[in-house]
Amino acid sequence: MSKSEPRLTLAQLAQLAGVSTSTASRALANNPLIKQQTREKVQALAREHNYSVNAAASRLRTRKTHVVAVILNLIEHTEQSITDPFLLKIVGDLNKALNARGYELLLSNSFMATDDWANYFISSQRADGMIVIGQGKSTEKIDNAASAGVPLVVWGEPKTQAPYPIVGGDNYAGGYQATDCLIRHGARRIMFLGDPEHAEMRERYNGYCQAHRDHQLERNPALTAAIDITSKTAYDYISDWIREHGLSFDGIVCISDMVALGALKALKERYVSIPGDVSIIGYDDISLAELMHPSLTTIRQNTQQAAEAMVAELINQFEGKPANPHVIETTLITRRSTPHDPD
Amino acid sequence: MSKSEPRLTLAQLAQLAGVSTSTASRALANNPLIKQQTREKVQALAREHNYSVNAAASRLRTRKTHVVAVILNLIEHTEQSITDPFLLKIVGDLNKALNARGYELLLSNSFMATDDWANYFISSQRADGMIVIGQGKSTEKIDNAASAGVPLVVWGEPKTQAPYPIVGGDNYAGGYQATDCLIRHGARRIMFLGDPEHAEMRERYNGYCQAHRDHQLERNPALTAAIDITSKTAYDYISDWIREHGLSFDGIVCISDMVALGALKALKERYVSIPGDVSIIGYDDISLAELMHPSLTTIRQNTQQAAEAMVAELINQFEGKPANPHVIETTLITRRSTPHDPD
DNA sequence: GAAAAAATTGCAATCGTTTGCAATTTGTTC
DNA sequence: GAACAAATTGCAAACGATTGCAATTTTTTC
Repeated sequence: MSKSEPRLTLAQLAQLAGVSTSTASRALANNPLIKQQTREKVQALAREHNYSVNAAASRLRTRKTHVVAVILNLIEHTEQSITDPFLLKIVGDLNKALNARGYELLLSNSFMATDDWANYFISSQRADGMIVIGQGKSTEKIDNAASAGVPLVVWGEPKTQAPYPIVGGDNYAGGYQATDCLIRHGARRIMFLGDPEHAEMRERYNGYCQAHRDHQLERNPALTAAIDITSKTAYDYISDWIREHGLSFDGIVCISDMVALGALKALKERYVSIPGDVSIIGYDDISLAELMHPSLTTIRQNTQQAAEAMVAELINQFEGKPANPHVIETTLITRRSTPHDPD
Repeated sequence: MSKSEPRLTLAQLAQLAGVSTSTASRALANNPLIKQQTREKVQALAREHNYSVNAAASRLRTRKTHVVAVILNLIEHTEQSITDPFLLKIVGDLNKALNARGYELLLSNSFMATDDWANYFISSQRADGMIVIGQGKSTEKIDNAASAGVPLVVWGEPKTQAPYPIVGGDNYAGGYQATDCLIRHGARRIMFLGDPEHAEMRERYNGYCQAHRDHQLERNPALTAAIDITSKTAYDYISDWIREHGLSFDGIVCISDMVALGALKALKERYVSIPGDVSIIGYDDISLAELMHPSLTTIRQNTQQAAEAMVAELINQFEGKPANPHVIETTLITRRSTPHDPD
């Protein structure tokens, strides 16, 4: 591999092979129109001179980029959440799922110069479609992109009515499972820590309410805390709460593991016994959930399955097939932050 | 914004403005060759019809993509580490730094189909350059790419001799600071948890050794543990160690916060008091370090500064300027997993 | 007001592929 | 071996921007 190979073009490769560029092009694509023998010859030559197709030219001609823009749709002032391991886990899984289907991942977040995603990514042929992680508090930008006809999949609350497919966990079930688990183990005053304005959280909240009804347990609205979904806010909220109202709850359903960790820290600092005095349950099952002390009971969402579903739905759109919402399975992972089942 | 705008080309936009394509092109680029008035007219028209330059065509013509490939150079069988929040934090910061300089981020990891990065990313004009996160255990792929003349920056151990600039923390100092901190607070039998085969870790290890010498403290080689850098391995290692040798150490210097968390869990499960019996210190200062109980003393590396440096060095290369290694500042963050300073 | 200089604009080639269609070669059938 | 079908290959026109150079217009100078 010499320092500066003179970067072969298709035309030169074709010349080397003694064929026309059209034949060379088709040979490389393994097009059956071309004789097997010719294909092999061209491909061998390509390998030998390590030729590779110029993506820019190819994209210009074919009007396909084989790139998908993945957008972390973070909530404005909560820049913190970019460090949420759950989101980043999804990005990792998307990367894998996309590569497996021959696509590349262009990473962005919602703090970009332009808000006109359709134009920036699609009209300009930077990408063939978009995957948006998170619905944010407003779906305006997503809606705009969708109505401009952009192939689009969103990670969010799958029950939302929208002109694009939404892939997400069964948030209602998740919220229900979490709350039910706490109630069954004796909790009676259960705090809900999250922001019901946010679509996914709202569903979890609905599940939380339903579980109360099913157990004929009265719900104290004061225990619903609409907070930003970061550890820090959770920590502050719980600290303040205890200072003002004492330990007037015996369970917490958290909107994410990160929130749970913040709450956990506040409790431990006050020597509240977990799960003795307060049980706590998270959401997402990030890798740290298991490492906490006590390890965190949580609701797992299968991100790999989610990533594959999103990619599949997006490719469906590329191919003009109908695309549908997907509900990802959600499982309760019982660990030590909730009481053990009696045997 | 109608459903399917007919996607304007530059030629059409030029026609609307009553100028030639060349003028239109230059006007959009705000080229001073063009009369101010004309520029404004074309730009206004472009906004109005939300025209945007076709990136594929532009890249083909200019031979610049304004894309940087960021490669997570994960260590083979340790796929786990893709969930390391530190790496992902860097990716987030790189995204911001790149955008700020007008570049986009194409995300990849080292588990791709091809190992020929130069060809895949650069010759094919998918990206202008690469940023590789992590030196891995072998730098073969990086070296190959570099010797093919690819503009390249690596996050790793900046003292490494290499034909490309390496940006990284001062690992020697970090390892030293961490160890020194433990020794000053009374630790005498300090375990090193990490893999000295890995360049960055080796430097930290050297710092660890030097701190011992400076304090005239004999170092027990048995306390050097070459383990995979995941929480799980750390957890298992510490558990096994205690089972076999008892609590024959009173401090642990960890190669990463994730490793520290694994170790911490193993200790807490055995009711070892921290920092009473064993002090422990991590590396990276991931956001969870603060949330642990006890909160984790650690060595912070300024990832934002790192990201900006990497991008700057890469762009230097684009412009033919010389590129240099960078050492990122490293600070000891004292929290509760190490004893307090006596007042 | 003519000549020279400066400021604007346009012509046309080019970047490197892909692909519809026509042209050529090869194989089959009677 | 002519007539036709099938299998291969090549021609040439896109795709949509950018840019060196020449052409035009405007301004300045004497």
